[in-house]
Amino acid sequence: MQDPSTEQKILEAAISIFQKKGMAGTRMQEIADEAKINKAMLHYYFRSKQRLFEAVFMQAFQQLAPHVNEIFNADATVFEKVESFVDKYISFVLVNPYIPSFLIQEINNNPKFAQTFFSAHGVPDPSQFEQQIAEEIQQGILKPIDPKQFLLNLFSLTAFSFAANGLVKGLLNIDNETFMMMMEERKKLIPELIINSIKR
Amino acid sequence: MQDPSTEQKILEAAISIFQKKGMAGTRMQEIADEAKINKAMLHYYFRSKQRLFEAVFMQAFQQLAPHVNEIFNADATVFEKVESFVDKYISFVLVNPYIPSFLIQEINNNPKFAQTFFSAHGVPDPSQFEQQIAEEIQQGILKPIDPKQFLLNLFSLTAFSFAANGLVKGLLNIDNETFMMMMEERKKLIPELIINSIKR
DNA sequence: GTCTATAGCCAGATAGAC
DNA sequence: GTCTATCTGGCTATAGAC
Repeated sequence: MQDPSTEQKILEAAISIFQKKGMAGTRMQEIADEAKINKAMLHYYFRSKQRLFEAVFMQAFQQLAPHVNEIFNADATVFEKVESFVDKYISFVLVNPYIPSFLIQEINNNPKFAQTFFSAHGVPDPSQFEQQIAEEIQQGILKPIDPKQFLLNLFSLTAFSFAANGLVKGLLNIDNETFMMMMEERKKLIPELIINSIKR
Repeated sequence: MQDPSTEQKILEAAISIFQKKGMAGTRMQEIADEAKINKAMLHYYFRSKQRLFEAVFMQAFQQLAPHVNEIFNADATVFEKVESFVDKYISFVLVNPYIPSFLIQEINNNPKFAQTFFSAHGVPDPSQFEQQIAEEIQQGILKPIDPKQFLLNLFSLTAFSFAANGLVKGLLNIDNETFMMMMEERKKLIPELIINSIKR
């Protein structure tokens, strides 16, 4: 394995710091220290804090969005998609634990930036999946439910534990090991709960 | 109604700004402008940004925690507590929409502060409720489930929509009015979903 | 490409007049 | 209690030597 380029080292350090502390809480010096690189280099490669942040945001977004779309638009039943989504999402965020809270926080804190970003790069779009849910209800496969409420249940059950990681651990009084074990269990529990609620 | 005291005006402005932008994203000047008060007054009454932040954090926390404890430790069945919690929580955050994301964000970004704060003021403690769930399972009223997973489902379904407000609206492609209507519906949907999953 | 030094700005905090 | 003026430090960003 070759030594990573300076640009790579910077980006990786920036990902690590920005994802933990957010745009407003991050100092350029801290990224430089993490990358073991002179602070001036950050500006040489990325021009400004804003641009470096955007590279980080993009990277986080690109790792999630395409997979979500892929699952939702696959040729599979609603049940299969639920199982696939929960399994893939939890597996991914267990090794990238800061991405959900990072994305959620920055979208909340900077709606204007998010708006612009999503206009340019597209949001994960579950509308086709919503359509499919409506159809399976029509066909009598599923009990009637608002497809948007259905999706919201799915996202909530899957993502909240990571979005509110600190609070969850505090409330349930569990350490990180227990947390990770519970998340592994949830790969089964969540699809069971969801499917059980709409199965005819 | 009497004119609010200067201290009150500052605190209210601080709540408004801190809850939207977080500790790191907030400027003292912005709070002063919002309160229509000189910036020096903030320091006169609250000494430092950190202390003002702590007053805001405390205020948000105090509005939620005691009610949660009250519900969980009441003399009622598990089903009743679920219904009561969902209804009260959603009603409250619909008029205080920034509190969940604010608390979650600050706990994530500043675990050390959160640790200290909770050591001093206590976390909402659902352990007695967990106990009760275990007992009702024992008695054959409920299907077997890990009480912590049960609570996590309840919190996830109830809080995620508010914690990830911006993302949820973007993903589901809904405006604020639709969002609020969906939340009203969820007061019924969530207890149904939860109770249905554990009812014998 | 990489470094040092520093410009330029802005934020939190305080002194001191009223 | 309230204001103006200002200190002090820290931050982003850049100039310029190597």
